[in-house]
Amino acid sequence: MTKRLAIGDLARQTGTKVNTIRFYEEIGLLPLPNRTASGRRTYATADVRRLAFIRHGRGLGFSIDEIRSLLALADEPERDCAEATVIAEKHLLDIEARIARLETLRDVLAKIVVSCEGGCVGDCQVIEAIAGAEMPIE
Amino acid sequence: MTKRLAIGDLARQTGTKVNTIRFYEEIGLLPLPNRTASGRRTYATADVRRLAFIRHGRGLGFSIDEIRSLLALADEPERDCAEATVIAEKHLLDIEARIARLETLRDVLAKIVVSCEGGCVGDCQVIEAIAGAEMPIE
DNA sequence: TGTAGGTCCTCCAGTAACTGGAGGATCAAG
DNA sequence: CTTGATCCTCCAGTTACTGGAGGACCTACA
Repeated sequence: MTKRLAIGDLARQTGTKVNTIRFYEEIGLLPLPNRTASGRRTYATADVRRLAFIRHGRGLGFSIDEIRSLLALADEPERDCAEATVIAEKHLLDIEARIARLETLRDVLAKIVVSCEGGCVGDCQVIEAIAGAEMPIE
Repeated sequence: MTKRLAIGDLARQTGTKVNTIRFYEEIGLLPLPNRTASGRRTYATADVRRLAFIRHGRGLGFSIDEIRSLLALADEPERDCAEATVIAEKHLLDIEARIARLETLRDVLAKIVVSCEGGCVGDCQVIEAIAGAEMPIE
């Protein structure tokens, strides 16, 4: 019998909140764990690895759905890994697009901020600039 | 009597969905509009400007709460605009932090993607890299 | 043996910022 | 008079959790 972990231990080892672990279980990212006689969840080291994978994936900005796909792939090591690469590449493009958009925003905002030299709101450039901003929404 | 707009007109003029306008009304960003005898909302040009301000602010990434503050300021033109500048500056810092974080993610992901030269999932570098990724979560 | 504090359980509500749809009333044009 | 567009209200769903209530249980220590 290897040592089994309580949910709090798993939480500590992976830097996850207890509630979040239960949430991952509920949505099927983590398998239903064994329970003690009194109903407490117990975990094995495989669960630590799986949860660490999930958390790292989330840290890298993958959505739950993307992680679900990645986990499904990882669960069948004999499959071709092209799908995993596709997911990662798509995500990379996504991040690059977000960076580009944020850089545009930053430039607009930077101009807005420096253009205001104080005074009263009536002629505040910040307010004016936001009112008139031509930013592509979305 | 100036011409009053229906909610659909306001939506079209500002590029907003009808439901979103009702939502802004509900949370108090837009004032309660006049109604026709049959209960339909009618708007004036001041509402077009206010909603345009909201949408531009959202397009620039301001939160609803930030926009609420900005609107409160804009509603009292005699107040000092320092507060508006503070909000914009804080937001600018925020965006810069997000850009920096996304750039880190991009670099990690880019490495992950190129490191995989195909094969089966068992030795897929994408999966491995995510499993072992040391990214500061949040 | 008692008790105090920590951990666990389930269930539920809330967050941000909308979006979409059901079911029904009303309006404008032909 | 009918047809199709538009409007109304109300409600559920989205994403990815987070926090709390109310109650059970577990462990350590005196």
